[in-house]
Amino acid sequence: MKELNDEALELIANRFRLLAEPTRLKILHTLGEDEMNVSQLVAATGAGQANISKHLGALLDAGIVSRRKEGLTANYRVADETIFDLCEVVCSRLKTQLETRQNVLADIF
Amino acid sequence: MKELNDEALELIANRFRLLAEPTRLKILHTLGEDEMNVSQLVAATGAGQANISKHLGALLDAGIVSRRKEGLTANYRVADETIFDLCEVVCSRLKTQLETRQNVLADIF
DNA sequence: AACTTATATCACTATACGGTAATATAGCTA
DNA sequence: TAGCTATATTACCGTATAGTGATATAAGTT
Repeated sequence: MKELNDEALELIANRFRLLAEPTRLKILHTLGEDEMNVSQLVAATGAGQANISKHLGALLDAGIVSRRKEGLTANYRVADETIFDLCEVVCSRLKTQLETRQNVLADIF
Repeated sequence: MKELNDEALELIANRFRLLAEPTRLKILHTLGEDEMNVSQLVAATGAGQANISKHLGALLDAGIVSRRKEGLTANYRVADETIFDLCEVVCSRLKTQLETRQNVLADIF
């Protein structure tokens, strides 16, 4: 592992921060492999329109989603598939962690 | 990919949030494979003692580090190696992203 | 042109959280 | 016991940001 200067740490932290909000995760998970417009995402997530637009803007700036304008609608799609890898790693880790705790209790009672 | 309820999203977001701060990333990167006590981490990172203690407490609660008390010192170690996998994925993604932008400029000038 | 629809942006509030100084606590030492 | 050292905790401040209502902008429709 190489040295990490403060600027690099900042970049990495920023990337993780984008995934550190339930609403943004919900957007990404709702998008999945498909393309969806803002209204569809608003309907699917139950969040406010301004809220979804703001989050999409942040994800777009980071290159995590792409945007395709078509008439009145703005269509978004996940552009960085590694996001799903990250979520997968976190998910399975959380699962094993919870299983371990469960077993700890099971051994006692 | 399964459905994700709001509670699960919260758990995943919380995990990412722990990695969304440069100081915590610095702690984890400084620890690496070794065991270090708080004073060593304070010296190595240049952060304040209270600050390091607080961050270590958060990482400990999440099970990302483990703690071994020995006399006066508290010795920490990374307990969840998947953290490094996550950082690796983010790092290489950022790298390719920057390379792509660099090439875009190179094609123009 | 007037109107409607879809999205983005602005202004604002509330909350969460990182950093820090001061203090508490626990274990070692003389 | 008194004092010293390492760490944890508390209280506080400042900042960042999620959410929201109102508004702006842009594109389609009549």
